[in-house]
Amino acid sequence: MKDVTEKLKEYIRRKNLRWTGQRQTIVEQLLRTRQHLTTDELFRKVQKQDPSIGYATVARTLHFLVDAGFCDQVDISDGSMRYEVVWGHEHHDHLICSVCGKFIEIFSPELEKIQAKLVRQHGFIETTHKLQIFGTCIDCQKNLCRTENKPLAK
Amino acid sequence: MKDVTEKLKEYIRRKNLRWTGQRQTIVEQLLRTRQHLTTDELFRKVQKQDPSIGYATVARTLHFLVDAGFCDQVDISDGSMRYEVVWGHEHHDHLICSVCGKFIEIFSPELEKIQAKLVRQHGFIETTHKLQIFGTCIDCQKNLCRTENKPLAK
DNA sequence: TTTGATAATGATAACCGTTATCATTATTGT
DNA sequence: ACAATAATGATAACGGTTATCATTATCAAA
Repeated sequence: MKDVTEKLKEYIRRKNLRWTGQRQTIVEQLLRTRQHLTTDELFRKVQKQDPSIGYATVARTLHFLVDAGFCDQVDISDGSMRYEVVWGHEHHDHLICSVCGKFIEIFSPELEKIQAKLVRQHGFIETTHKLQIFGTCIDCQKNLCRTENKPLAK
Repeated sequence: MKDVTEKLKEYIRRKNLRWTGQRQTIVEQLLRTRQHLTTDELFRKVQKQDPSIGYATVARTLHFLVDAGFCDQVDISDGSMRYEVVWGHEHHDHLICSVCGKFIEIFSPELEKIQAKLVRQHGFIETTHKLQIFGTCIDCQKNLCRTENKPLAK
């Protein structure tokens, strides 16, 4: 946490931006909460800590955090963008449950290697990739699912 | 083409829906054109063949075609959904050029096998998956790119 | 062929997540 | 403390998608 703030302040100095209490609050809430929040979900949590912070500030701060490399934007085509913290986390792909909306993070060096090979074969220069596998998670198959995530649209 | 129409009519009979001239026109334009069209792009092409067809009909027909399994919805987070014909095409993933917007279709049985293994390991039941690799295509690296696709936003 | 039930259409309003605007406030280097 | 200007909050605007609704067209059954 301390390092996170420090690293962000460093980025801010480099870019001639400014560190504010709002940004502090928003980052705290992001770190305190489950991943893959929408702007609106984060806004509600931020409001509980400081009701004076507006929606636009949360949205802008998320953009700022993506630019800084602190967050990733995840689009699972459910109507709005989601954000997850990447600092301190390995790269990973997602299993996404269409019943409960849960994200399961997966990583396979094997997979990454084959992807890299395909990219090379096409003379492509990769910047990012995303692999999303949709289906039903093991808990939902057994009707044991307890997540509070909203199910995905449709 | 003849089979496509027949297969769609079969689906329509099963579901107690109705085959219309508009649907015929829209399917013709979809088959006649490069893949990965947005609703608006398809609407413009349809209008040239029959200016009386409305935007809503194109949008609804695309949903219908997705439900029928004729089309896939592709979301590359550029602001609007795109649609590609799947009947008569193998499953594939995408290399997407961030400079010219070009889609390169890739398929690797090796990759699919590893994905299936990961899914199995998590007790997940997969319905679909999408792998998108973003970067710069070989033509754009050489400034030789001639595609007319709009570059992606941002 | 005619008919009746109802699916489909076209025009457009509504919706919703995101972004832009703008006057005001707060931060930061000097 | 000051000046330059980045950031904020409220809200309007934007753009893609979906809903509404009166009208038309389809198609199975008579």
